[in-house]
Amino acid sequence: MLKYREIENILKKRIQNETYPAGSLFPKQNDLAKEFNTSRVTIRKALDHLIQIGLIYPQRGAGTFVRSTANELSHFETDVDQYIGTTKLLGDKHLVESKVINFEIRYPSEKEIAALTIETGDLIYDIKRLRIVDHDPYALEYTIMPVNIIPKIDKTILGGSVYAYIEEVLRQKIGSAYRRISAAKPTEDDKKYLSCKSDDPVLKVNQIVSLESNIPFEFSETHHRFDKESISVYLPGNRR
Amino acid sequence: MLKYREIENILKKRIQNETYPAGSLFPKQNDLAKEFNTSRVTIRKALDHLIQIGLIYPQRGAGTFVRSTANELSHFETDVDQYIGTTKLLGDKHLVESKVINFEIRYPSEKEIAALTIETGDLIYDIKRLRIVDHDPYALEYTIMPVNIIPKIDKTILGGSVYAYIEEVLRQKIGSAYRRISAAKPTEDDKKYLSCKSDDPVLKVNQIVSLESNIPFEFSETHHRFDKESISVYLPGNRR
DNA sequence: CAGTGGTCTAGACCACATC
DNA sequence: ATGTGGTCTAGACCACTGT
Repeated sequence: MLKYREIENILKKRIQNETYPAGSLFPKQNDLAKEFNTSRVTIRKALDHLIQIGLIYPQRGAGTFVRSTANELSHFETDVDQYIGTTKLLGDKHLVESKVINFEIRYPSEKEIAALTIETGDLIYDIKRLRIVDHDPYALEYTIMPVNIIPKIDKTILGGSVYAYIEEVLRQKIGSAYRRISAAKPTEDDKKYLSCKSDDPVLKVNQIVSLESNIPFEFSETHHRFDKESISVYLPGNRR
Repeated sequence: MLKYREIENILKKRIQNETYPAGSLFPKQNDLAKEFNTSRVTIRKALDHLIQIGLIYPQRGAGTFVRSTANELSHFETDVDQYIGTTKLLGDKHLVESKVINFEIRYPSEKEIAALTIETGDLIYDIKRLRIVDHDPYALEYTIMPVNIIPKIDKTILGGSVYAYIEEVLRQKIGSAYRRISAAKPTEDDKKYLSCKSDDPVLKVNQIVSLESNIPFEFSETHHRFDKESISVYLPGNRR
């Protein structure tokens, strides 16, 4: 375990524990350096991410403070896989199921070749899944993945978490993601599977997800019921 | 000007210039340190933000590379004020106008007191504006701001850019923002001002924006026509 | 003024990828 | 084996805030 990541996690727990209550003064960087027996540079690196996700904010000259909204924000993790994997995001407190509506292997279109930076002859999976949370339809996913990058996908894996398969079986780490969020009218599929009425909007998320090695592996579109999902984004101003 | 910020800007320009073409090997950290006559730590700090916005990606052992999508991404700046200010975001290439539909000063509700962390007796502006881009309705904004933090707002300012007023006249810098994005059915106002039909969804953005000094100054809800706006988010995986 | 966070240095060692 | 990026150190000085 990296030292700065370890310290970051300990400090995060202390904020959640209210060892450092919301709104209070956070320990000085020099004190933390002493406590963890490290240099101030390492402490600063540990604080970087806590600042970025808005749990604490530094005020030059004055000190560092715990944000008053720290407890509301602390659930909202910034690790990419938590944004991305439905199972991981909801699996603790809810029953997450997947119903595979369609699953085939085919050659990619021009658009798909460009999005996944693959070759014309490379096969892809074409998957349509309904995600079900606590027995209610939650989201409809259309996903394309290259066969040679994510081998041996089958209906059993699709019934659970593809992300868990990638991380635990293939031993690959999820890297970055690029998302585009919009609102749309419901499609026939949305009406059928998400029980949308004709005037119920859907929240549409198009994304390209890459492995840590920067190889794109997922090109997908997800439709969420408008009354079941919203997306939070924190835009930090103080980049350091 | 800060050294690392200066280097960051120079490197960014070189990527846009294609001095470092998309997909190519980016200079080594040690070479950059020599070129800019600084330490590697400072170079790393300059690279941090370029990595975060996805222009380059480091591969340990191999080197750092310019992302193949660098040119598509370079327009999409990550400074918070560019995410937030419609005028700044679109003003270069488009005609941005504002029609003030409602403007009053009143006492805040419980919810507004909590969101802006103000006192019961503090007055707020209550603003409803239609943003018009190239003569077409673009978005409907409901904004609350504390009078004592953003003084002397009037209809002239509201006809233009509030963010420009804050930065140029009040000499305050925009800090962080917290946004929640969702889809919704159109309201009566949406139908009236955005010309939405009954089954046209809207993209709804609720946000709290703070100054650099961490004082919240805007609590707003914006309705976008579903066919005119989508929101992009880049989720970097490699946080360092 | 003292104390805080912000920037910067000039090294060192490690993990990893390529050869 | 070499060279890359990733982590870490033990200092230093500056900018800013509070009193």
